[in-house]
Amino acid sequence: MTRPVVTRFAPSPTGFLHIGGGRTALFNWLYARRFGGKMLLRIEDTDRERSTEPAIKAILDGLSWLGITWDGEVVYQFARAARHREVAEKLLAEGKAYHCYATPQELEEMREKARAEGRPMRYDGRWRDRDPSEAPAGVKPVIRLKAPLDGETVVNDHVQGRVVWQNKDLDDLVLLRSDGNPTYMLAVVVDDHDMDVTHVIRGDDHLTNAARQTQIYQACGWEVPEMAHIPLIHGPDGAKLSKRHGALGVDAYRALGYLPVALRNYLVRLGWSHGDQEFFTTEEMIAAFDLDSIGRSPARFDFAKLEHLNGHYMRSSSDSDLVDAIETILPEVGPPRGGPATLDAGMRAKFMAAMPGLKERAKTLIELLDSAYYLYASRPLTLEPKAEALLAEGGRVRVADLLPALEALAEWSTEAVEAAVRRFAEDRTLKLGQVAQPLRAALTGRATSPGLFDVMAVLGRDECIARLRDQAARVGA
RNA sequence: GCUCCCAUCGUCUAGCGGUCUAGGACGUCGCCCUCUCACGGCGAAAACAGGGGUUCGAGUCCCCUUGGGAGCGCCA
Repeated sequence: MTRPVVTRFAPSPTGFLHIGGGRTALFNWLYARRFGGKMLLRIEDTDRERSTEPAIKAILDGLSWLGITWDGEVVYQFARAARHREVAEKLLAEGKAYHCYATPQELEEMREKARAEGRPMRYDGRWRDRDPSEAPAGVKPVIRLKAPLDGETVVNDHVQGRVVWQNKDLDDLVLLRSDGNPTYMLAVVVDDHDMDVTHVIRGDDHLTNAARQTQIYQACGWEVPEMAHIPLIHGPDGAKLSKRHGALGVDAYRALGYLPVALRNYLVRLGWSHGDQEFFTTEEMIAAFDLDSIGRSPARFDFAKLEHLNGHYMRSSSDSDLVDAIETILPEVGPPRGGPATLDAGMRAKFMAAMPGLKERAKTLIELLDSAYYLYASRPLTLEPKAEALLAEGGRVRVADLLPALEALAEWSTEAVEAAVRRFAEDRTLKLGQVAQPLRAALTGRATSPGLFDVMAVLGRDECIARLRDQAARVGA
């Protein structure tokens, strides 16, 4: 009776996978998983002009990076053009569609006139009931759906509720172009039907299409799938997402240092909620996801919240997973920031050792990489202004003063180093911070860093002493 | 212009007629912790767009206004 759930993600390969598409894919994926169904992937490449191979690759890579998988082979819509044509011809034969010979110029005039008269811009049906014998010679016709003239078309949407259109407001859409290729409207309906799609979950920019597609389903005598039109994601300023704020490809989020698990969690809460729960494991998301809890109003993209989630997931990631994640983006993000493009065994070991302190204070992998500067920096260190200030204000003198005690240390461990520094501070009746800050500046080139003694232990005795001597040597200079 | 959708703190949202002097999260601002920065803990400021109804009772239902958004192709 009830068919197994089949959802689909159907991007057109005219660009990268943007954040809204990523969320749509996520929702489809979650819904299918929730009900033990399948999520299919269909590339809507019927626009031969704008569809590109790199875009297809970007979409597939984007989904994979996000951790979204699809079932079965990828369906390429253009390859199914013959079947779409067949359906259009069938509709034509059944009298549910007709040839229209109106030229582009005529259609343009129609729109102009309608606009001028304040009427809705729609095809006037001039070829709807004309006899085929009136067809002008040499003009290739399109096939239009003979849509109902009166009554109403209803879409019972899981998100938007019951949405009604008066059929008089809907015109006879083109099913088959004059060149014999199907339009998107026809192709979607035929493919969703043939692929046994039970639930269409997509952006609400398709809501009006849903009405027209419903008419095609009805003309074909097919069951209309369940629909869920989810609100679009807006930029931080409330306007439509543009390249300047959120409409980046998901690959951009990877380069920005976000973790897929964090992006997924952020995205799932954009438009969907489950009581007050903010954090979801993948399993929890799947178990809790449902269409009826999706909100109807558009959401704005907020990087601050994404960062918070990302920080949360970084802190709870294992050190090795984090180092792996850094290594994968390093070739792309390392060199431009003065960092390495790869980690050799020694450097990897240092990252591993420093990771507990590093991941605790970074919100993105980029921040983490930046705060790990002291690990891969070569002497003499470049001091950021705040670090320079710490050393200039008596800091170098203090470093020089402390140096002998450190050089005399028999054992170089977090504990031993800390004890030595604390003893030094006590002897001079200084607060620990008065000693620690100049030390930090000399050792890391920064005014902030992970715990100082951990830093010293990871860096090792020789490197620490050398960096401190670099600064001590500049006393009075 | 026409059709359709939407409207709770700055942002994401909870709320499905009475338990709302409206809850959580991010962000913001204090305080605590503290070698810095984060984390963490405690606390604060911060919202039902406006106006009409319906009802004993409305953030919750209806209408209007205003404000957002989407669509209106032989693009998808």
